[in-house]
Amino acid sequence: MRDRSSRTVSYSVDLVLVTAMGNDLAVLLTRSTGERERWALPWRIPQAGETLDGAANRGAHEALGEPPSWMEQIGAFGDAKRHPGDVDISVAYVGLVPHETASPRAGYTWFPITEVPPVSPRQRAMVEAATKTIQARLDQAPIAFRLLPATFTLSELQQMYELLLGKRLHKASFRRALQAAWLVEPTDEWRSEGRGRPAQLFRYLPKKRRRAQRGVRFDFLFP
Amino acid sequence: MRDRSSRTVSYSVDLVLVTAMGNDLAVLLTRSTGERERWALPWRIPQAGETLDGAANRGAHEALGEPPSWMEQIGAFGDAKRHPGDVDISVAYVGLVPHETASPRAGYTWFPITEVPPVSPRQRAMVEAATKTIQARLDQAPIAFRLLPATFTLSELQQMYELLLGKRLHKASFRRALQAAWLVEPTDEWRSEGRGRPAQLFRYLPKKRRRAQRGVRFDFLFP
DNA sequence: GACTTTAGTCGCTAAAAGTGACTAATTCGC
DNA sequence: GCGAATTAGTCACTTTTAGCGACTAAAGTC
Repeated sequence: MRDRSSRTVSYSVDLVLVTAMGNDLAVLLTRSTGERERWALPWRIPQAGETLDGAANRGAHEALGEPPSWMEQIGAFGDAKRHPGDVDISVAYVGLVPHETASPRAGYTWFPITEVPPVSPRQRAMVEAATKTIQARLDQAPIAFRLLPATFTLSELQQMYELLLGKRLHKASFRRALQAAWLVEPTDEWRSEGRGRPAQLFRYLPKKRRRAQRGVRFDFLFP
Repeated sequence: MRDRSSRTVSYSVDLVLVTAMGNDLAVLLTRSTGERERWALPWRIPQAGETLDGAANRGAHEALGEPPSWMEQIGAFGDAKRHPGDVDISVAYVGLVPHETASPRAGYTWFPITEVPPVSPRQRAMVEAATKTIQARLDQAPIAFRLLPATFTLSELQQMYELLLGKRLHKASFRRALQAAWLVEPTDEWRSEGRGRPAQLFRYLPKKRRRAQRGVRFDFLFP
């Protein structure tokens, strides 16, 4: 086996845990043990025999008391940027949690993603990469649902997409696309939210369907 | 500084260098120094002070004699799967090269991606992740052009997209979309390829344009 | 009970994508 | 030399999809 007992460990697993708080995304931070930095992303040193995914899940569970509803590796970060653990490289994960059910353990706090306090440059880069990953995954996986509770109104779902996309959507178009995708199922519950007509609650329940066969899309922006 | 002199190093940078060879993608492999595995992806141990991207670029340059036309980190791989360098984790990169200009150094060979000989399980996973990354980047970045020489016919471009997407495209639709995207510019050269009408050569030259503002797309396949 | 607010739907229009047929320019066989 | 075959490039029509405003529905407010 390897020498893991020395003070200098080679790599860490860092977590960008994200939730939707009000009209903003929020990131979970914890007090840093180092001196220079006050706040830091949660991070762990993988134990002997532990996989990267395993260490990420363990860290997330320890920070939140529950596993994230979705998690994915972002990549490895190194490049001489400092890390609170003084490790060579750090493997970052992004995880999503619905805000309603997420009650962080003591010492962990949600920060609006636009107001993240100074963290180490390496972790700063991870937060930026995480938002990019979330945006990129939006039309590849049903991650918007992972930020919502088990049942939700269609307006809440649309607001979540608007938050993630950073732009307004037209109600009728949004619902037409949603209908065509067979992703949600109505429940028999309704929610009355102050004034206005009560909204029906839906749950995420994808049904089998073919992938829409679309042609090539050249709608990327070249750098 | 760290102790890097011991035989056991902590991490490597591995390269999935891809080109288009005929009607298939091909991956660059080299003879493995280990005993069990015969072939391996090119990999490097980052030198002191070298960034991950830097090590990847160095490795690619050493293997190909030129830098890839596009490269991106795929992620970190560990998880107890064996690696020829016996490192804890490996950071994988995918890189693209046009086949015409790519002449690998001695000891490196292109293998059709469907006929990759047995490599270490960890590197096997990297090759699979690389193909997924290429597919995913297709409509986010102009990577198809990175597999073609500087000038090309529109039929060649379409064939490249068909290869990457794994399906046939309709000629008129493809060209209509391409026209709308302002991505290519005609040269005044034509190429006569045996029989048939000669084709005009184009070059990749994106012009400024707005991103097509499309709505939400729910056309992912849920797992 | 009129007004406001939010939910949900309808139908028209505009834009985009699928498709087959057409013209153009070359090589090949004879 | 000339017609068939082959590949390039374009056109026009149809179908699908998205944008958008206006409409009805059901609640609270005053």
